[in-house]
Amino acid sequence: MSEFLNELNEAQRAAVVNTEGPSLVIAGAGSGKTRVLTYRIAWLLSQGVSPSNILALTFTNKAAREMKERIARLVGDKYARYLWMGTFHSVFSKILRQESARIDYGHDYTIYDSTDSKSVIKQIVKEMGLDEKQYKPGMIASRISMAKNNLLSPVDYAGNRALIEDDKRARLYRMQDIYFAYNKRLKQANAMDFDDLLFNMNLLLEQNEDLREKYSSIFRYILVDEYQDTNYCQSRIVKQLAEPLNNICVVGDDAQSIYSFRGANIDNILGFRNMFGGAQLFKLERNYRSTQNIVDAANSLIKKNEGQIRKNVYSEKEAGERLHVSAHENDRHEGEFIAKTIQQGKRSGKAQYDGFAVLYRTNAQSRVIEDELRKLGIPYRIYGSVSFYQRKEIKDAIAYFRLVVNPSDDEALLRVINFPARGIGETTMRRVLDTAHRADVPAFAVVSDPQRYALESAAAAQKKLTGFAALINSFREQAQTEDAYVFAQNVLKQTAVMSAALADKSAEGQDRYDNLQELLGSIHEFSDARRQQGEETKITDFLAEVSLLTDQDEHLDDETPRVSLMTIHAAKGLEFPVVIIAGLEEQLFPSAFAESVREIEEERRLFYVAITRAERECYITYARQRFRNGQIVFSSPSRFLKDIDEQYLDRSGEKRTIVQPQWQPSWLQSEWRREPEERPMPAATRKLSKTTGMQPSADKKPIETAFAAGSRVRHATFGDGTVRETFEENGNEKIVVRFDTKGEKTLLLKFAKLERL
DNA sequence: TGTCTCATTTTTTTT
DNA sequence: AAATGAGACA
Repeated sequence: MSEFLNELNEAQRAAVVNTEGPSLVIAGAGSGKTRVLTYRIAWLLSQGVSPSNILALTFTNKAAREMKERIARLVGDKYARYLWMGTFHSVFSKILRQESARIDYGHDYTIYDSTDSKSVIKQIVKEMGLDEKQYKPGMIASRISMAKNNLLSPVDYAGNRALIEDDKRARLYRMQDIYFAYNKRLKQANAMDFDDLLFNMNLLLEQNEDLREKYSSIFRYILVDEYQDTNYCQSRIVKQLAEPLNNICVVGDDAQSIYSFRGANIDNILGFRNMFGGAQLFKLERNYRSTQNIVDAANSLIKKNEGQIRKNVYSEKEAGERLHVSAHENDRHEGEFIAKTIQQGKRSGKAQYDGFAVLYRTNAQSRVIEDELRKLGIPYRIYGSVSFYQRKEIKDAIAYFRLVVNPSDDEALLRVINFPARGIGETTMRRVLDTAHRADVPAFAVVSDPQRYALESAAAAQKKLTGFAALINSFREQAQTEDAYVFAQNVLKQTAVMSAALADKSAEGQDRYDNLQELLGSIHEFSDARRQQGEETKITDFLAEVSLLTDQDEHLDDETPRVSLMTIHAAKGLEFPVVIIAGLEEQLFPSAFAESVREIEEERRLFYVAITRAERECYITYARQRFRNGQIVFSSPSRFLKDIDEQYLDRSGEKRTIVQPQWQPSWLQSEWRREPEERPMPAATRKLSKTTGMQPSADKKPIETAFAAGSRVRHATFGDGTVRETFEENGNEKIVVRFDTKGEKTLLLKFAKLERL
C-alpha cells in the first residue's frame, strides 16, 4: 500500500510520515513541495485516516485540482473525492453557506468580485459628496482589504491610531466612514467580498465555540500549501481549526513570497514555530527541476535580500547552459527575438511548443509578444488576462442569475436593469438608489414597489421599473425547481439577452453570442457532472462555484502543444524546459511602484520565482525603448541583472543589438511623470507647439499626440497640403503632423506607413 | 434617454 | 492603447 514512499528522498519522507503535531516544511524551489503534500495525504489515507477528516488548503483552484488528481492516481478516486481540498476562499465559502444563519447572512449570499466592490465604493464616495479624484475606489478598496486581512472591523479601524494617521497623511479623512458604509452596504445586499469570506470565517469560529469544536473535530489533519502567501486572518483561522490536536503541516518557501500586496504576511511562515510550539522543521533543499547554473544563478540573486530563512538549495543535475541575457532596440524587437528563439528551439528539438514559457511582469506586455508569435505561426496560450468570466456579456448574464437568487444584490441589479435597453436611465436609477439608501432597503424593493417608497419618478418610469421587477420575479420559482441549465436557458431567452447578441451582426456581437453559448455549455457540463454524482443542480449551486473561479481552464479542445504566456505571478508553481523572461527594465521590473527596500525585495523574489521556473534554459530580455500607455519611454536594464553572479550569465546577446536613438526630442523624457498641476497648458499641446512653432488654438484644447522616440525631424504635412515637418522612425513608420481644418483649430498627429522619402 | 465625440487619465501582481 | 468621463445633441 505504501511502497510509494520509496519514491521520496529522505527529507521528503520525513516530512511525509511525521503526521502528528505541527510541522513546518521549508521547501526550496523545485524541491518537490507538491510531492510532499500529495504523498503526505496519500500516506494519511493509507494509515486509515478518513478522507473527510483531511483539510488541504491551496492558493489557487488549479493547484487544488492538480493535487486531487495526483492523489487519485496514488490511492484511487474513491478516496480523493471526499477530501476537503480547495482554496481558502472556496472551502470557507462552503462552510459559511452552511452556517450562514450564525453570522446573520442569507444562505444564498452573493460573492462580490473586485469590480463589484469598487463600484459600491464609488457610489458611497459620490453620495458622501467627496472628491473622486482624491478618494479613488481602487485605493479605498485596497485599504479596506488590508484592514479585513488584518481582522480589523470598521470599529477597530476607527480606533486604530496608526491607520488614522496614515489616512490623514494620504488626505483620506473619511476613510473610516467609507469602510463603515461599505460594510453596511454589502451586508444589506446579502453579499460578501473576497476578504469577507476569510474575515467572517474567522468570526464564525471565534464567536461560536460549538462550531469551532465541530470543525476542528472534522478537520483532524490540516495541510496548507504556499504558507508564505497567507495573511494574518488566514493564519488565525488555521490556528483555530487546528486546535487542539495541532496536526497541522504547512509548506512554503519564504523566498517565493510574492503576494504582500494582497495582505500576505511573510511573518506567518517565519513565526510559525512561535504560533505552534514544538513544531518540527523540515527543509527540502535539493532541487530536482533545474540545472545547476539556473539554481546557482537564482541563489546568487536571492542572496541580495535580507531576512531569509537560511537554506542551501542545490541541484545535482548537469551544469547546463548559462542564462542568456539579451538587449533589444524596442519592445517589438524583443518580441521578435522571443518568437525566433522559440522557433529555433523547437526546430533544434529542445522542446515542443508547450515546453516554452514567456513570463513577464505585467499583462500589458503580452500583446507585442503575441503579435510576433502570430507572425511566425507559433501557437500560444495566454493565461489569466481577461478571463472568460470577466467578459461583459458573461457578467451580465450571470448578474441576472444573481439577482433572481438574491434580490438584494444591488450590483447585479444595476448591471442588468437596463440591459438590454429598457428605457430605464441614469436619472431614474440615481433616484431609485437614493430612495433605497434612505429607506435602508435593497434597490430591488424600490423597483418592485416605487409607490410605497414614494419614489419621485414619472409614472412611465415607474411602470418600467415594476415591469422589470415582475420579469425577475417570474423566474424566482424556476430557480428553485428547475435544473440550472434549463433555468439559465430560460432566463437568457426571456430577457432577450440572447436575441440581442444574435441580432448584433458585428464581429464582436458574434463573439458575444458565442460566449453566451459557451456559458450555457459550461452550465450544462457542470450540471451533468454533478448528476453523475447523484446530485441535482440548481442555479444557486452554479453561482456558488462560479464567483470563485478566475483562471478557470477555458478548456481548449484541441491538443495542439502551445507556448505559454503569463505573468510571473501566474507562473508560480509551474515549470518549463525553456523559460523566457521579458522586460527586465527599471520602472517595469522592478515595478515603478516599488520604492521601499521591502517592496524591492519582493520584486526580487518575483524574479527569483521566474528564474526557478526553468528546467534547462533561461532567457532574459530587455528593451531600450518600449511603448507604454500610448507613449514611447526609454528604459535602462533592470538592477536585478547586476544581482546575478556574472559567472552564470551569458551576456553576449547584449552587445549586438543596441542602437541608441540618434536624436531624442528633449520633451519626450522631461514630460514623463510630470505632476498635473505643473502643467499650465496641456502637455500635448505644448509639445506640438514647440515642435511646429505653431500657437495652440485659443481654447487650449489638448491634442492627440504620438511622437516616436528616435525619430528624425524632416518636415510636417498638414491637412491643407502644406508640408512642414515629418518624423521618420527607423525607416518603418512616420508620423505626420496635421492641421485639422474642419471644426476647431486643433492639431492632430497621425501615424502613417512610410513611403521612403 | 441614449448616443456620439472629444478629452483625460491610467500606470502591477489576484483569490 | 485602452478605458473612463464629460458634454453636446438628437
